[in-house]
Amino acid sequence: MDGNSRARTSSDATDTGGGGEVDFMALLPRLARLGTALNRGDLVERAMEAAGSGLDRPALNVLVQLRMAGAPLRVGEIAHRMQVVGPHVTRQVNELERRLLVRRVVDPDDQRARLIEPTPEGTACAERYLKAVFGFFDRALAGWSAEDRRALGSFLGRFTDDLIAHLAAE
Amino acid sequence: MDGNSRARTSSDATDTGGGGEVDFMALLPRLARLGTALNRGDLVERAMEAAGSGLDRPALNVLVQLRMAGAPLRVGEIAHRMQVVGPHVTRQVNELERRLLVRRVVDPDDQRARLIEPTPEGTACAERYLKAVFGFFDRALAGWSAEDRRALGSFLGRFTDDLIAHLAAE
DNA sequence: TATTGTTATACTCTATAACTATA
DNA sequence: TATAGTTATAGAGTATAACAATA
Repeated sequence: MDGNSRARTSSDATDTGGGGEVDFMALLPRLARLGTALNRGDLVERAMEAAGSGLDRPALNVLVQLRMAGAPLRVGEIAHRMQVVGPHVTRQVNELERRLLVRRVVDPDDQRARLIEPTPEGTACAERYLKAVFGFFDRALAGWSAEDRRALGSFLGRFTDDLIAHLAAE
Repeated sequence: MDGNSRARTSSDATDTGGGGEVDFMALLPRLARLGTALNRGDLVERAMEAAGSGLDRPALNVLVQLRMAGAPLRVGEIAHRMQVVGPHVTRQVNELERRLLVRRVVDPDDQRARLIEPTPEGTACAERYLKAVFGFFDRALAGWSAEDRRALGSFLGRFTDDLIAHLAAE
């Protein structure tokens, strides 16, 4: 507690209509909080320290995308996965290349494109970051039974997939 | 489909260790995507159009916080709920006050503090926004059974609460 | 003529520092 | 002297526009 006047965790106000079986009104602020933690919050901050490279968030994110892909990626593909535009990625790659954390290789299939390939240190850096994030999730769910963890993974996966599919469709 | 070379939904690369019963490696990008959709993505963009006030995101967010609280809030309390610092909120409130969407009222309990109180149009604006967001969630989960919806709400609430508690604790 | 990537520039969101007024 | 809020300034993150090279 921080001494501030904050108590009401779920919906303080009357309903706005909408949700029936799921109390979105109560869920929305928590999802927002989660999103913030994952994008610019405490969690990411500490994981970046664990990565220990002095990189800023977007540059580190590029390394993480490459590590999760497990293979060199094009600039456009990285941009797509990060949900940003191309020029943004180009600048991060410039910085990463300067620090010898990635290399640019001309795509043999298409001379216009470049494949971004992490160096061993680039990969190691992403792994330190991911280890810190996963470690956090593991500790946060320490009190959960194995079955509940499985169910969470299943529901959460289905939920995000449906949401993402619907975003693309609507 | 957008014709791009994107197929692998779950982890492309070998495991980094960590998670046992939950595949965090597969979940992380989806949570990131969800967080982006909720913070600066397509979903929020369309909901802002629905609100139809010409406000930018942070200003609209202030109105949403007030609507969800269902009562006037102090500047500091709004900042806390939005996970931002005070001066940021002050500027949004300046803009909202100029547009007659909120009023500043001196807190009777403490002459230093101001209570931010939405006008009827300010409240209506937040409600149009929330209705659009909730409507989207409802449609995205149209294929879910009532029981699965309940389970989702339960797991998701518990998950975010544990994560947030752990963030505060660690 | 369409596509991949780069460079240069501008905009949005949020933080820090310095200050005012009340407690 | 501590706290609530404001003003002014600075920084991080991302987008748009104009361009080059290849397809």
